[in-house]
Amino acid sequence: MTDKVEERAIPDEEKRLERQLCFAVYATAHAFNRAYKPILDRVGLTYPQYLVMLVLWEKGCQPVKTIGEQLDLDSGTLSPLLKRLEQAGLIGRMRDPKDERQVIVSLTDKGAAMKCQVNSIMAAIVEAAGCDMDEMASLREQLQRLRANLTADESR
Amino acid sequence: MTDKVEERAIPDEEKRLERQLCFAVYATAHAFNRAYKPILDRVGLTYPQYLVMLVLWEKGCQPVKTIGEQLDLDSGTLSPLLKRLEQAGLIGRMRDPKDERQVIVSLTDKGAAMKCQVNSIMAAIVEAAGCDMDEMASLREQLQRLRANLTADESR
DNA sequence: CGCGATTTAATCGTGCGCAACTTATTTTTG
DNA sequence: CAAAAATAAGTTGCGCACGATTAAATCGCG
Repeated sequence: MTDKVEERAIPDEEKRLERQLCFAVYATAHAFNRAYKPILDRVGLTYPQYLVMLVLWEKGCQPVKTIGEQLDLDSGTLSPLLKRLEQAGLIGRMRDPKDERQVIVSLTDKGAAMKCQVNSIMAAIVEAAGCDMDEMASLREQLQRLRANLTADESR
Repeated sequence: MTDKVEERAIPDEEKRLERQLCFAVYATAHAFNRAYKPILDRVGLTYPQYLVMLVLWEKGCQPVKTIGEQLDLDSGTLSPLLKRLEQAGLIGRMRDPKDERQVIVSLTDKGAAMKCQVNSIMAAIVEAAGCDMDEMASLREQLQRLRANLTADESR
C-alpha cells in the first residue's frame, strides 16, 4: 500500500538496458528538435519542414509520394505540412499532367534561394552536437541498422 | 562536365553526414514508436504513456515535476497525458498536503498490476531491435553523450 | 471495352510536444 | 508582516505523426 518499493528497484538488467536505449533515441530526437528550433525559427521553418526542403534541395521537384518515402512520412502528415510551405511561398504544387493522381512538389525561387542558408544551419548543429566525424558516422550507421531491424520486424 | 552531377550529389561531405545523423535519430525514434504501437495497443497505452508508467513502476509515486525531469517533458505535455491515464484508471492524482502546488501521481491497483505485462512488451521490442546487449549499450551511451552535448549547447 | 482493384493525395480525429500564458501556492526579502 | 519573486500545474494554440476514411485517377483482367 504505502511501500511496495523493495523488489522493483532493479527489475532485470537486460530490460533496464532496453528501456534506456529506446528512451535514449526518444530523448535525443527531442534534444535535436530543440537544438534546431532557435536556428530554424530565424528562417521560419519547423524541423520536419526543413527535412522536406533538404529533400527538394538535394533531389529537385518530385511527387509527394517519393518525399514521403525518403522521410518515412505519409500523406496525412505531408499534405498539411506542404500546404504551409506553399503558403510561405517556398514551394509550388501542381498535378502531374501524365498522371493526375500525383502532385509534383517544386521549389519556388524563394525556396531555392533559401538553400544558401543551410550551410550556417548545419554548421551550428554540427557544433552543438559536439561530435567528431567518425563518431557521427558510427552513430549514424548503428541507428540505420537499428531502424532497419525495427522496420523489418514490423512487417510480421 | 560529368563532375557536375557528383558535385550536386555530394555537396559537402561533412554537412551530408550531419544531415544523416539528425535524420537517423529522427527516423529511428519513429521506427521505435511504430514498433511499440501494436504491442502497446493491446494494453491501451501510447508510447509516452508507457514511459510515464515505467517511471512510476520504477520509482513509485511522485510529483508531476520529477516525472517531467526524467522524461524531459513539461506540464504542457504531461497534464493532459496524466489526465488520460487517470481516466483509464491506471493512476491517481492528488495535491501534496505539504505543498499544495504539487500534484502527486500514484499508481492505482490496476496500474500497478499492469507492470506484469511489461516483461512481454520489453521482450518483444528487444527482439525487434535485433541488437545484442553490447551493441545496445554502446549505442545508448553514444546517444546519451550526444544528447548531453545538444542540451548543454542549448543554454547558450 | 468495362468494371473492379489499386494507387495517390487529401481530410479527419486523436495524442503528443512545446511555447506562452494563467492560476494557485510557497518562498524570499525589504 | 506584506509585497515581490519563484515554483508547480494546468490551459491554449499550433504543428507534427499516424490510423482510418474518402475521392479521383489509373491499371488490369476478363
